[in-house]
Amino acid sequence: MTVLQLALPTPLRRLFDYLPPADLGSEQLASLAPGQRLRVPFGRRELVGVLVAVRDGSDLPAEQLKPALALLDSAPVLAPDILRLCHWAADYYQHPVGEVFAAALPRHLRLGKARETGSIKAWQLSLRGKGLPAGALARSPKQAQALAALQGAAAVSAADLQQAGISTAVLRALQDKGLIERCLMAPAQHSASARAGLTLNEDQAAALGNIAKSGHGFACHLLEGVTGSGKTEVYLQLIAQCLQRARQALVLVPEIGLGPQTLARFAARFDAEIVVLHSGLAEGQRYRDWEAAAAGRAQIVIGTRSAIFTPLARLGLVVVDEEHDASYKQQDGFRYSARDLAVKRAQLADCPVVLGSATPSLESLHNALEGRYQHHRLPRRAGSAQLPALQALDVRHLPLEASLSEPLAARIEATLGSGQQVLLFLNRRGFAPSLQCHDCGWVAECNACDARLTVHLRQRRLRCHHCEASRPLPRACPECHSHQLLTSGVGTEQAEAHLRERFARWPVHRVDSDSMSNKGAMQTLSEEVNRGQPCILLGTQMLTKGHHFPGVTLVAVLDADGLLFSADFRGEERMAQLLTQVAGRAGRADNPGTVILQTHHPDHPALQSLLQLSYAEQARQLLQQRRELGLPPSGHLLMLRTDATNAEAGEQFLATLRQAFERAPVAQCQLIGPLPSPMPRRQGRYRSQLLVLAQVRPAARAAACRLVSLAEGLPRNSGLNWSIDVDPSET
DNA sequence: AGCACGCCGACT
DNA sequence: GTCGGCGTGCTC
Repeated sequence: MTVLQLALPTPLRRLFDYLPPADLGSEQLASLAPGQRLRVPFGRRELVGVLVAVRDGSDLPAEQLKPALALLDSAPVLAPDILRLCHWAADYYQHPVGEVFAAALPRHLRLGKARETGSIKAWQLSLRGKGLPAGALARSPKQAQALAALQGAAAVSAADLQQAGISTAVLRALQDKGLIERCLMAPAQHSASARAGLTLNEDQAAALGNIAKSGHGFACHLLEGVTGSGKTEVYLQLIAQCLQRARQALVLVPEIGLGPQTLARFAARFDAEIVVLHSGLAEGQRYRDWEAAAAGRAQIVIGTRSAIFTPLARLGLVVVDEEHDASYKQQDGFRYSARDLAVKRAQLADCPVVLGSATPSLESLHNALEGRYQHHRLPRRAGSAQLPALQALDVRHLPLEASLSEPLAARIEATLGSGQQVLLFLNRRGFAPSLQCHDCGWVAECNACDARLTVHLRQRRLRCHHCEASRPLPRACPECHSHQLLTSGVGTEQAEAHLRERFARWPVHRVDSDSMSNKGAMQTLSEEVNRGQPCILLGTQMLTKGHHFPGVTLVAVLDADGLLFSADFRGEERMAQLLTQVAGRAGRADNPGTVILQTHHPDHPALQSLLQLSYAEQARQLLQQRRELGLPPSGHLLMLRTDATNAEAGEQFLATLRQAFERAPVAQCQLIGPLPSPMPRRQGRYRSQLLVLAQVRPAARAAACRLVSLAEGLPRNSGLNWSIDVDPSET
């Protein structure tokens, strides 16, 4: 008895057995292969599943098996390497395999729609036509000629047939006899070529040479290049080599990292089909691009996190740009790291992978130092420009206006006056992060989160930055009716207003998710700024990604203290990365610029390291600390999270889980918690967490498996959800 | 996760 | 008398 084992998009961590669809021919049955989709009945609904295996029988009695409703594909939609990547990810992240497959498929295919591998109108032989002997239809030479043409290929485009002098009338006659049928065929594949690259400097040439030298098989490379050192040129030349071998390249970029100018640079360099996959794309376009990649037609695929699952028929190179970027880690549902999956993907495809960053994650640096990754450095900026110098500006006792001290204001004025540009970093959007009553002390808080509401003055609203909550700005205190409502703290909106007043002669551009909500706004602004007129750029993290502003010679971090005190053990690593990236936005060969950090804690050790050490040196110091504490990347973390409508349910669940775990503990594992999450209540739900720190990878894996199976067996109080996060990025 | 069944409160 | 609240149980 043939049984089909399917992965279904449900949170249930198991596979489901079905009988083949009743109408399936024996030929189709024999050609079933993992990766094909089937529509199946599931309880009272229908689902689209992915075939995982064809087996001889089932563990279940035959009468409990239902037949599948329909086979949706004649060939697998997911190639063997993607299937293996999905299985590996499901196991590593302990996530239900059916949901992993669902994440790997474009929506179109997830919903069970038919594949559209082609878009060009064509003709092919029908099943009856294929059974026809050679030399048939001798009495109608035109039809015989058409038939012969179609016998020579899987399909021939209508245009080509017309060119060969075969009229539509002839084709229609053959169609009426049931010998041929209309179909769609894939566009022809064009060969790719690259224009000559830039001349490489010594470091770039060495990195390129060493990466190339290690061959076309699997190898992992960390390309550590300071901002402006020309990492992109190295990627481009590696991609050129990859295309030359007629292979495809997959390039991952952070969520908002791909400036249109990066894309323009790719397009200008390569005469090739380049496809860009990101969340902003219309579904139809996204699906067509996916097919072009799968067919091997798209030579270069550029995409964000989820693009790591794009099938590529001839994958020859994987690049992960800005590999330290947090957006590679999915933060809900299937919590995978696209950077880590990129390494696995390259291993499965037996091709090289290049992780590039000016500020590599400690994880990648650790792997490089341990010899698992090859390490290549680009320590110099192109044109041998210096990196900007960092200075702390002690603002204690100095009057601050909208976070701006007078000495900084003077520097800004001087910089603008000499025709140069200024970049100010303030990692807080809105007018002010809090609103308080001066008479009774009332503070505006979110009803659904443990968070203060941010004042947005222009919209005249209070908004929560952790949920959708928003309400009108009150005119009086709701507690004591006083009109003495004061804001505290400074956000970009307020800083912008002050800067416009103070530096009225120069334009001020605010860059945050409020001001840059329409697409293309950032691109327009970037072009405007890079015309070079003196101006002030003021923005949040958004300003630290992708765009480079050579006209900027003064960078200031208005509130460095805000970065200094973080509860997360990765806080210092993040701060170093962020500030190094901010600093890297500025300067050019003839003027590297200055970076000023306004602080109330000029002697803070983290700030001191930042001022005295390069990122590379600081990272090595941080690695040493992590090693001593047994924290990642030396140790391995797992996190079990709960969220519940009830305040105690989560911690109770995790405490029971911990007890069960400790009845037969996994060696070399330390449990921490259960504890409330850093922000216990968010969007009306109470969240708590149980942390596991394992000294070695196998212990982490064993603990993850056991915790998941224990958690699945535990009774779940109503309104409680739990999930596991392997290698959490935030604790 | 869905989507049923299953028993207890305020309404046409 | 019913519509509907969410408890809990199952999905090959």
